[in-house]
Amino acid sequence: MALKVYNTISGKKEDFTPLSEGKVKLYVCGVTVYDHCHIGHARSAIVFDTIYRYLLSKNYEVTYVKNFTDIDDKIIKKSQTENIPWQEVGEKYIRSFYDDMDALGVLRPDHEPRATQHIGDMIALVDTLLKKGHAYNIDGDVYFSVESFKNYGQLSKRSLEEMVAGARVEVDERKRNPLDFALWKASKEGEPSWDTPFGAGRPGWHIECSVMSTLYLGNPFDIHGGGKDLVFPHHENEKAQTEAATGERFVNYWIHNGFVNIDREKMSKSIGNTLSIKDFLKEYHPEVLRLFFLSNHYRSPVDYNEQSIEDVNRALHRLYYTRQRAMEAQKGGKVEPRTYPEADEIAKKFVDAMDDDFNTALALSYVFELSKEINRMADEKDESTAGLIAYAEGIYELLAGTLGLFTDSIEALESQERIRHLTRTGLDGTFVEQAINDRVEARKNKDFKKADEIRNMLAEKGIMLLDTPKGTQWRVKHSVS
RNA sequence: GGCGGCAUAGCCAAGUGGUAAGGCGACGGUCUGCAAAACCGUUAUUCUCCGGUUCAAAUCCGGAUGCCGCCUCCA
Repeated sequence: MALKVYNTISGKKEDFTPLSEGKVKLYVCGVTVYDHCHIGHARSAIVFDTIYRYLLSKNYEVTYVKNFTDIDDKIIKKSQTENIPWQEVGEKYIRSFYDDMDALGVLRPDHEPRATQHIGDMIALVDTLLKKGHAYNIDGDVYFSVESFKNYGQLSKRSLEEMVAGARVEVDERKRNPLDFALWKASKEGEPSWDTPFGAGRPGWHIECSVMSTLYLGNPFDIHGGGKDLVFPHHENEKAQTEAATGERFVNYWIHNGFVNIDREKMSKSIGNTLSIKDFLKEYHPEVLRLFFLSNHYRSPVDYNEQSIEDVNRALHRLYYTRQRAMEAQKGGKVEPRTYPEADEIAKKFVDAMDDDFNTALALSYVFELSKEINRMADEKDESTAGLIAYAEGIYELLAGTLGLFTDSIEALESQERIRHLTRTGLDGTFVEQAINDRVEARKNKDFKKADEIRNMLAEKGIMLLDTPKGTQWRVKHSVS
């Protein structure tokens, strides 16, 4: 089966055919760097990271570009309220962005251009649009004329009439059409400014993506992605201004990911229910978030809530335990992998699922199926299965790796969880160790009453004890269940 | 007001014509001083409701109800 991709512009799943065989040009709208990223940004990043990884796994030669919008109204505002130069606002949040993305295991794109590095190209594009009559200059503000572009509304499937009728925008009387949008803004006193033939000022919101995408990928290019909210107006406008300037099609496949709600409510700054990536990572392993998003179809809205995250956290551990068991089953000598057809069959289904518009939820179900297969074989405790397990594990790692999972060991997963728990609760690690030692001693003396008391005492502090052959260990006992 | 989406077991969630993936939970078992963890097994004759098309529908059509998103900065 060939790769099928849901294209926003057609509203259908389409066979994916890149412009140049074996090569994919991918552009994803990055962030405007005026604040720390929240889990909505994380979803977009993880969705497209997964698409990127999958394309690579299919041996496509992918050129992946993700931009930083580092000049914008919100950045200027932040610089004013915090009284720091606007450039520093950008630098600060770009660093923050990288910290988050690296933690989440998001692969770096090939190019990560910043808007301010391409001001000259933006000026040239605005100039072209002016010369072609698609834009007009009013006192240094340059607007794109939506009526001059016949396909305006094609992406978001709206007509100009509908939009004007339903518009709740403040009408700027100077504009020819209320939907005309700024390509270039005249700068006010104290704002960043660049000199241009049409007046000193700064770029409008959409122009940077038109410039950077086509500059690094050519025009047209294959895939343009981003969050669903960007369909209108951002991508509609990007498309309009690019196609008006070039006279050619801009993008072949538009891919948009759904939103993140929190407790069934839209996550937004005004409601005050945003959850930053950094705050999330204080509580959970980054792969919990990844697995959570991949358990849902990328186009559907997803509801973030404590219960779901706990469920996913357990599921993630399950996958890791299986991996651990598989490794242990191969200990004690070199194991020659022996072809295990069931594993090949599962791998094939995994690919089919991913080929069907990146159905990660279905693909994951096959990873769990393979986990079960491996455990069944490991349960047999039969030396002869070691080769089969080795083979199955190879595939298991491959599939999970394609989804960006298994970047840690189970030991790291659990020790990080313990550290997070101690930090969160303010508990002293040595106190816990001491209590565990006391209990070990009590158990040796068959003083099970005391042993159970200690166990209960720790349980109240969210600590769960495990008496394993290797000794007593502890894990975090999650309250929600 | 205009446009669009969604409704599947206790919870989360795939599935767009061929007879309901997967995860969590629960229950049973193995293990254990007892537990826990881990693993295995079981867990929806049915897909919001009412009509219709079809040999066949969760899937298509019509209607009803409920929830949500976009149209304004937003991943």
